[in-house]
Amino acid sequence: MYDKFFIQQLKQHGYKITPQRRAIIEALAEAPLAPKASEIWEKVRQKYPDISPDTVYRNLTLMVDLGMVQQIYLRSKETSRFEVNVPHHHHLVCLKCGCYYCLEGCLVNEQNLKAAKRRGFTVIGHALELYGYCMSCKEGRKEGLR
Amino acid sequence: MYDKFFIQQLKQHGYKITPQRRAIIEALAEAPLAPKASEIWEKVRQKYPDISPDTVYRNLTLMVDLGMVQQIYLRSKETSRFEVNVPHHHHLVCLKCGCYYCLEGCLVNEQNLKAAKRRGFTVIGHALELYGYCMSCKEGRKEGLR
DNA sequence: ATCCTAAATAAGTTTATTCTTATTTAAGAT
DNA sequence: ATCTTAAATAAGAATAAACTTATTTAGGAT
Repeated sequence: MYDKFFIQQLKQHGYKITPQRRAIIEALAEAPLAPKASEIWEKVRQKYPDISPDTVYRNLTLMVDLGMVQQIYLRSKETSRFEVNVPHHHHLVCLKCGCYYCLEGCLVNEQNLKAAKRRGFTVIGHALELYGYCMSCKEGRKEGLR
Repeated sequence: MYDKFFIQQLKQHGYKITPQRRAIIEALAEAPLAPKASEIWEKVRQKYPDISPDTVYRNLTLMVDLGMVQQIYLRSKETSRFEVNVPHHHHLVCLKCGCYYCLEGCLVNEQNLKAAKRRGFTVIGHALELYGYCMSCKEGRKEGLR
């Protein structure tokens, strides 16, 4: 369980531990692979019916910014999804149906991290999405785009 | 001028050439580096006061999907920006102020393109964003996140 | 235990973007 | 030139996400 690790991380960065935050972290732990924000919200509402969606969004974004959670941008096809407890990696996203596949490893090379450093830019995370067409969408490609 | 190239590309893919599309392409050509959708809309409205924002979004997205235009996702800090007529590259995006820097070249390696192929996935584009803090935002990092 | 204060929250508003539907139109065929 | 039809559009509704502000609260200090 990474619940404790998450709490510790937040504390370490000076953030307060609220019941809502605990619940969100718990929901992430129980959730299926890569839930949507709305799914987290639904789950948390079972315990805290009055929690606002804003609180869910705010905390998910915070955890993404802290590198504890990975956000998958699925373009406009689908709302973002959030991954926890998986090694850092990237995704293939289908432009037609919005489905995605996980890629192994990470494509960011040293050169660019150095370039960032030279500019005085501190990199704390990154995201790469490859866009294209999955097998089942390939035939109808042109129709798909429209 | 890449106006003609854009028109040709759209025709080649079977899309119709409407006055609105011409105007959007023209606006992109005249626009400053990496305009926002709203800026394109404003420019196009000078000629077509009745054009809907939807038409602008729809066509920008289409051109991104066709690889003619690059979209820069600036997270929630800022709305997306659109680049044309520049070699393919990636960006550094500041989590605090939303500013960005262009990186040289492209970080996608052969391995992953092959992995995509093996899955029957056709890659037609990709985007990589590195997230972190620019020089001037670095000090106030913790405050910035909140 | 109480107090203090910055941070977190809920509620409601706002915004950017997308979707739905009825209407219009580009462009190929006649 | 006219006809045809799928595609594109405008308008308005819907949605996800973020912002604003007043209230509450976590957690450190007393």
